Amino acid sequence: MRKNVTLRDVAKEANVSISTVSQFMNGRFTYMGEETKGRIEQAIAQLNYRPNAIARGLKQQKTTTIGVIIANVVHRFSTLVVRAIEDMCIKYNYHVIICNADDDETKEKQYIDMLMAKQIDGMIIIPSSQDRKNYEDILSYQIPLVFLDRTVEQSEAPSVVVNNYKASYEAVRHLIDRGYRNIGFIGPELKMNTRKERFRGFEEALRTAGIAENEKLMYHGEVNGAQKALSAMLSRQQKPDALFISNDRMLVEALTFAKTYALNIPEDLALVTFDEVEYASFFSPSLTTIEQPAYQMGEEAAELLLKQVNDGVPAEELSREYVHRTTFHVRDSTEIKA
Amino acid sequence: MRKNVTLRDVAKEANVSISTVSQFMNGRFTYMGEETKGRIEQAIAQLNYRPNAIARGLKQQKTTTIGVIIANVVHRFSTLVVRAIEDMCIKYNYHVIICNADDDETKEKQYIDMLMAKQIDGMIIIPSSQDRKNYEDILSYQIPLVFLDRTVEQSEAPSVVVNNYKASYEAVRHLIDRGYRNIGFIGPELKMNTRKERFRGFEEALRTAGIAENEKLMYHGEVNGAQKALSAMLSRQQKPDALFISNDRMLVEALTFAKTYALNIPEDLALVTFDEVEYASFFSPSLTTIEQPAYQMGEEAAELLLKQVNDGVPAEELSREYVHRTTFHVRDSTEIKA
DNA sequence: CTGTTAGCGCGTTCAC
DNA sequence: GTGAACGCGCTAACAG
Repeated sequence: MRKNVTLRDVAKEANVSISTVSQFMNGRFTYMGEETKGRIEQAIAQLNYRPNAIARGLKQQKTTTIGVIIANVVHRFSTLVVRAIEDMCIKYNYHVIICNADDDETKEKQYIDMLMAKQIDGMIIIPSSQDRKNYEDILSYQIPLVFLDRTVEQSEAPSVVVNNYKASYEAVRHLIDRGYRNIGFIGPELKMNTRKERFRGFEEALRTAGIAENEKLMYHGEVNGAQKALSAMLSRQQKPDALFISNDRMLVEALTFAKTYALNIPEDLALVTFDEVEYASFFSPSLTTIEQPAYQMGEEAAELLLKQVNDGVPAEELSREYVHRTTFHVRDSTEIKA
Repeated sequence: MRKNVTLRDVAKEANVSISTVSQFMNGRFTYMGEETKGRIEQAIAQLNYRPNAIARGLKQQKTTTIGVIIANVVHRFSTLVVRAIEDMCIKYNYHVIICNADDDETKEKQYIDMLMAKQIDGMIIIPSSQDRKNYEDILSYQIPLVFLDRTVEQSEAPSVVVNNYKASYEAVRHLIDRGYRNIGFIGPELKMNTRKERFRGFEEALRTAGIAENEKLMYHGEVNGAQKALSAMLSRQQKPDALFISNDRMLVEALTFAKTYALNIPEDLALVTFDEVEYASFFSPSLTTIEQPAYQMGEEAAELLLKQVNDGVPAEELSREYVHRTTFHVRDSTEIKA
């Protein structure tokens, strides 16, 4: 059983021609004799023939494989998105190659090159870069592309994103409505648009409410530094009564704070966060979560891509119509208990 | 830029022959003229030529891609394993296609067929089945294969596993040494070897200590049912003072118990579990974790596979030498605080 | 040192 | 209804 059995072998075994077997494999029975059909079936079973997807792909210029590059696997968001994409692709008999760029533009570009070399039929990318240039090759080669979670300036590819500005604004507004005034901010450096928008929403909510920003209650930086920053904030005279934490890694750091210092987050400290973290509500009696519909976003992205790849819908049509700003939902931990 | 630029186009542009360009691409400059080399380089740059990995794979019977089928993504263990495999493969310039079988033999088989059709160079599988037959095709086609986490009876493929029996035994022994006597068991149905071994270790530890098994304190079933089972155990007259929970999904269910009933796991209830769960130690003052070196296991599996795929080491050599029963580590939550 | 040729496994006209 | 022949893009002898 060592040698690969090919179409030719089947043809020989069944005493028909290669192309007849090919027809058979592709369900073109139109003019095929019942008897030959039977012979082919038997030959295939006997030889345990398996079509070679590589060879077929070479000929058809199609691999029924799409590539997915995510910025960072450690985010729960990415995990959910990936599962959604996989689930969707399975239905359409597509394969998925997943790559993790670790928020590194260079690594991302390497993956893009590899995926293109592998002739994938399309890509879904959670971009690690704001710069159009990393994605230019994909577009110039007319490879279907969908961006997810983050947008890229001046790119004609459709993207599935959440309205970060609005979400942040409303969540902070929600805090303010409930009487909180000293609201701190903890998040990563403001490199991505997403992050900027989240911060902008935060700021705008404060401004609208006539609350002055307090530089001392803000941290933009590495995940590692979040604990120290939080610790510093909490030891200040005018310490925060609420905290806006802009992603789940930061939230975990904040929660681990309690672990490290063997004390809990102050009872009365309200937390607002994007991305749900399991058990987080145990650590803060008042936790407000901005729920991003990660799974749905993944599904939409996959749909958008498959429409191009599978149904041949041109990207332009989609970009106009489908540039989603998916809805989110602000939810209190009290709702969970209820 | 629409049409794919091929080797032929480059050759034409550089005024050389196709094979010369091929040589160039593969770094065989041995006898190549400086001048032609320059011309080729320029042509490649100008045309933005990208080699077609599919075509190359067809010829070389090699795709530099391996397939990974995991039983279930929701386990933290799988996540870590996948990352390890990816990290390792990147170093050797291999690609990874990841599939999630959802503990379903049929789905697993489908993935196996798809991966074989895609001519992957090797596979790493966390088996969803104990039965050899799902993997027979892979072996008969001489495709390199490594099993991970679970073994498959009578399969000649090397496997990387932990000694579940020993780990369970020692962990329960540990509980007994600390004075616990009414030790309950919560785990999935005893279908896989792994699960049986974990339960066997549990039983043996009790037996050795002369403690009678109590059927009422045992649950083998769906994850969904774990809460009800736990609830029942805890409301019994002779309720458990310790609990052995055999995987992380079950543990999460048990912890969520507290959430649902708005009360904590009893203060004095000791927990033992495989697989670490973030924050779990917050819920049980006494948590003993059997740490499986997931990342290392993934690395080892990848190494084992790449030795076959990349270095051509025959599987027999590996099966003798490398069938690992990797070490684990029993760790108390008290150690963490220390 | 470079060009010619023959496949890798499959799909597709176009005659028979 | 069926088969011969060509090509997808690339590599690997073998000539020259």
